[in-house]
Amino acid sequence: MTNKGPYYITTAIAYTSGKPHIGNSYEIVLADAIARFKRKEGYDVFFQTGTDEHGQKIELKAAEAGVTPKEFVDGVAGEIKSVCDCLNTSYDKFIRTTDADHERQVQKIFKKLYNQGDIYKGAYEGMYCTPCESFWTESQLKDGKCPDCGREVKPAKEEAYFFKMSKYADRLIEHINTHPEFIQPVSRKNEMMNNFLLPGLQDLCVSRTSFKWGIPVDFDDKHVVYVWLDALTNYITGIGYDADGNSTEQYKKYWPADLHLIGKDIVRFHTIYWPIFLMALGEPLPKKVFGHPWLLSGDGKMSKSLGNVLYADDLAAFFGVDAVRYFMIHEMPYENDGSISWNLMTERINTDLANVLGNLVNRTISMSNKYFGGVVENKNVPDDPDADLIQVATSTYAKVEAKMNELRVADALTEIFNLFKRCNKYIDETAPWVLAKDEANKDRLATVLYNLTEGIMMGASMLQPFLPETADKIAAQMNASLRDFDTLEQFGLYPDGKKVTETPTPLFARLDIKDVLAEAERIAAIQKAAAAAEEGSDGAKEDAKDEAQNGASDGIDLEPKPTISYDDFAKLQFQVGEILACEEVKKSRKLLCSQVKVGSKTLQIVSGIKSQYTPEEMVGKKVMVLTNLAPATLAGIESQGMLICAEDEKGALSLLVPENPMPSGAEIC
RNA sequence: GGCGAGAUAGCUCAGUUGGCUAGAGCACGCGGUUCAUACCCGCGGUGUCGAGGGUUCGAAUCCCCCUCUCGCUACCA
Repeated sequence: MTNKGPYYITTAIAYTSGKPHIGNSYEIVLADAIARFKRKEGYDVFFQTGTDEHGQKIELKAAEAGVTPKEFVDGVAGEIKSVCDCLNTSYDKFIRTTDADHERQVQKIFKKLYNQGDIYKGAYEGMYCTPCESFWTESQLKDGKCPDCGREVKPAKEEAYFFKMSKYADRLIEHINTHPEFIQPVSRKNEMMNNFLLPGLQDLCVSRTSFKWGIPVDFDDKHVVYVWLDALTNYITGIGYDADGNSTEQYKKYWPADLHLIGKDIVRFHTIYWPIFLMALGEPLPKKVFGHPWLLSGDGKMSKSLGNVLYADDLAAFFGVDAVRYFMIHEMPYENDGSISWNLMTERINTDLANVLGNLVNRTISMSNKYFGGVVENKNVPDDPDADLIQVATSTYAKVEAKMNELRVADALTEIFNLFKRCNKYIDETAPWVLAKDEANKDRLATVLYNLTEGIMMGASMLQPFLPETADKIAAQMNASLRDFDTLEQFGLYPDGKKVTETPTPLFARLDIKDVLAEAERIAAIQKAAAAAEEGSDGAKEDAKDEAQNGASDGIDLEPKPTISYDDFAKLQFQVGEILACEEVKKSRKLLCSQVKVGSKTLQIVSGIKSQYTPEEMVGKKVMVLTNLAPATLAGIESQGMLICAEDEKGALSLLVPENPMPSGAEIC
């Protein structure tokens, strides 16, 4: 096999906020299939995965668990790694963002960008809106005032570091336009261009002072490095990048990456911020970023309290590793989300793995044993059906390779199974049991079984990157080696006269749906018990990674705001308001416009609660209203106050209402 | 609201630059077969190709308009 050169593939690094469920494990399997395929094609592959371990959310979770952040992430990183391992993935490096060498490089990168002027310190002077707790850039101000509330803004009280995104925007737009393959699928490219690049990029705040669990800025240790600058750089630090110009040979060999495999939710970070960071560092950009769809639960939202969270290790223990790998790869189309459930898994395993593949191997070996004592010999007695079988067998590899090059991994797998289906048909066409009845047909029968064995071995060889254990099992039962990819256009390389196993064992057992559902019940019971035991936890924990900065978590802890005086509090006027009328704001997806009676006055108030309340159910409610808020215009409509709501970490809202009847206008104090 | 994608058989989807009686897999029904894990093989669709209009000899495919779904994004005072 000739060396086709280096190929560097990465997954996103997993956020260590908790054990990953099946939807989070899809990516590593997909990446593994591609990495193994490329290796067999002759590429010198480096496959990196790992964990992203910093951020406020981790800090909070660790505090909740009563351990240090490091202890917390050590535990979760171990779980994540063991899930990767139980799926038989062949990563070359598992990087952790708490690795000392990574942290050191991030600090050096930050400093380098600062020294060359791409990162600058605090440009907030005169642009902090105290009531809104928001910083604004000069261009965002409206008439010199806060664009949100219209009030005066004051000089900044906090410093922060910013990255000059806009400086590189034109170069990035140019790159994306001249490299149509850079962002996959292409629909994502339009989203990035239309929503971010063409309207103009804003400078990005790349440091935080509100929490400590991060990589300190070494020349200003009040600040920690923004998690995305920390996380994204894993792709280069993991293979030996050095900001001082002493990068390793490994880095020089593998960078730029051939493929960043990521979820569709983080395309923005990988196709805008990451390329711009690289441009600033003077490094080449990755060749391709593929934002894959999600594998979602077909049984609705996963939650521990419902007991329906699917974990790769549970599934692998019950169905077998390759069954789970097969399902994940097969069920995921290219652009739309796939779905998984116990029922769907059972159906796929029975139909494809047990019936088509397992049974094919089993019946073929059984016949070799029955008619020839297990010896497979090519007696070269051809007949009509042979040509088509051979044609399909020898042309499959080209089809598979083409699909893989397009990252149509599910389609590639389907092509391989088409060969197995062709083999089943061949048995029917040649009817070996009929040939066996007449001694005169013995050589023809031998030829048929040889052709079948060969066809199966060719298919198994292609299957190896996807279902490595199964491919090895087939090879072992056939007593031969899996084929190199550069021999897959030749038919007839199965060693003549080999003896297959005397005791073929089924590759995949057919499953009874009743047994499967019993297992699902068993796991659900365990999960429910664990959820109940977990004190004070009543919500899902697998929040999206970018919520890490929001301080969202179970039993919700918020980032504390500064203590205020009673005088400050007394400035706010809260009153009971009665909703007289309410209608949707047509131009908006989230807004409702209410007429609220407060004492003798009626205020028009716009609120972002359309997702939770219909206009009909709003009418008649007595609610808590902030009545002395400066008017603002929302979606073209003036809003003269604010309805007070509670909000959970998922964004569900609840209006606050007085416990006992109170007249409209009553003071809330 | 802005930008984008989509609407094809019960389900999941293919349908390249307009040209065949509009296809595949699953499910379902019937038939065949018995080497094999009750498996495999064959056969079976009267689908208004979302609605309407237009261009054309000819449109699922191009244009206009409508309805609905989805993605990203904005508004959440």
